[in-house]
Amino acid sequence: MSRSERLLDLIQILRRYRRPVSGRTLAGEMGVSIRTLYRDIATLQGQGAPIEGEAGLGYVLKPGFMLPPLMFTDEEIEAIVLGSRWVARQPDTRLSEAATDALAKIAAVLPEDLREDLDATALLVGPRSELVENIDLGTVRQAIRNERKLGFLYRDAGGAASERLVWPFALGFFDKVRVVAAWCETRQAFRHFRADRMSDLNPTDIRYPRRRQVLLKEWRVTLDAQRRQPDA
Amino acid sequence: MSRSERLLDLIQILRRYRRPVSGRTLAGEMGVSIRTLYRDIATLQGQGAPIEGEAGLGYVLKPGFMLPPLMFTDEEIEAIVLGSRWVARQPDTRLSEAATDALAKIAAVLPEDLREDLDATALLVGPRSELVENIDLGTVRQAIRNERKLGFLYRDAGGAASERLVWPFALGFFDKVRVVAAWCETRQAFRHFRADRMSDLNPTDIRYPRRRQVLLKEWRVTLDAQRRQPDA
DNA sequence: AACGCTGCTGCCAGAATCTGACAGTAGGGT
DNA sequence: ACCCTACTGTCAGATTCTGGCAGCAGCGTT
Repeated sequence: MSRSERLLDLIQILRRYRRPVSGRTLAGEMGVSIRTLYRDIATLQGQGAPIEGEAGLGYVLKPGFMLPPLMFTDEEIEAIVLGSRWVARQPDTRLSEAATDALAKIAAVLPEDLREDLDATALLVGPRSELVENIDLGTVRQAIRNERKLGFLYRDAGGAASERLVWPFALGFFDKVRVVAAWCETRQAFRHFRADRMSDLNPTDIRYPRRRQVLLKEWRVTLDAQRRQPDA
Repeated sequence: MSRSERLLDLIQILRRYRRPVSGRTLAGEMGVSIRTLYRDIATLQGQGAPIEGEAGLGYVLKPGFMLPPLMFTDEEIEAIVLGSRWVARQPDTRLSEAATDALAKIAAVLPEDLREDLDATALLVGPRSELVENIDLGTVRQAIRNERKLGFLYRDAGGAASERLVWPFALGFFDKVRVVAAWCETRQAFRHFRADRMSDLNPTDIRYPRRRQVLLKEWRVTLDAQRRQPDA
């Protein structure tokens, strides 16, 4: 196994552990001496990997991921850049900042001529959506990622407010609105919630009892069924 | 200089040449023996770089670009994936295919757990726009990239058709429509053209006499001016 | 047909790098 | 006080990389 492959493996192993891991453990898992492990860690940190080591504890990889060298065609790069710009325009602050950061990272490694092309590029996205949401969509995405129940107040189309506890599993981006798809505990059914009508977000630590992928699949089936019998 | 850095350099050097280059030249430019160069080329090809070598001619890098190893946070990856999905939904066939390809490449290198997350992910984009365009936006983007004049028929809001020859420099993606921004030779002014009203595209080989970046800058100034004096 | 240029592969010895082991310093937790 | 840990320096042996050489095959020109 070449050195560069091993470095990638090291990242993957670190990803698996959430708690700090000792260098000794890591070295054992990769079949390599501790000394070499220290050198590998140093190399990765030199390449910008957010690995933190503390004496008496071990190593932790801050949540993230390393993309190995990858070839893209000009059009693929353009597609990624255009898409990231679109995301950067979305009202979801955390996500749009992430998109901006990602663009900056990509631009930093592009050869000069290509970077110029992108700076002054040719692919523009429309203006930022005007609709204001008074909740932090980042919180919602976190609940989705961690499969946690989420409470909030919902104001429906008629204006009536109700309190909800749901299992959120997806976030939809439409032209004007963002929609949270979830299983609603109160109603015992799949429901969609427009983000601009939600308020008083109350994230919990309670894990909901189903896997997100499963919910997503069932929800799609439900959607299909509704499409076939529109007024059931 | 480490080997991996040298490989990256090699790509950049190859990018510069448009015509085939002999391995000897490349080896000289990098200060390395021919034998090593052959090995480097083989390594790059093994990593998926589209380098083609032909006996009696030399090496050519098909247009494209190699992204070196890069760290992204979870949110940055999500942003890129979401953005690419949005692009994949656009009616611009070539670009949306490129987005799909890029997603596939990224998914291929993601660790299993993260890939699952993305497959069943959580971030969805709205339905594909319904508006049909009867021109190939890929042709337009190519004209923009290469700074070539472009001819076409335009049907304005009133329905009147006219023939245009323009210097296209930007492509805008709005909620429903795509718009080509260009300097119009006939009108001697910056004009915007809705893609759905364009037809009979006639790409030329004639390079237009200004740099794209310059046109873009001037156009922005013009827009600002119009904003201040709305009915000038 | 012959020649030169080129890509490409196998081989091998020397150079460069990587690796493992040991020793030692410093910080954190119990 | 003790143990566990991160981290650094050093050095010899293992591993990999590199350059030179020889040889085969495809392409274009003469």
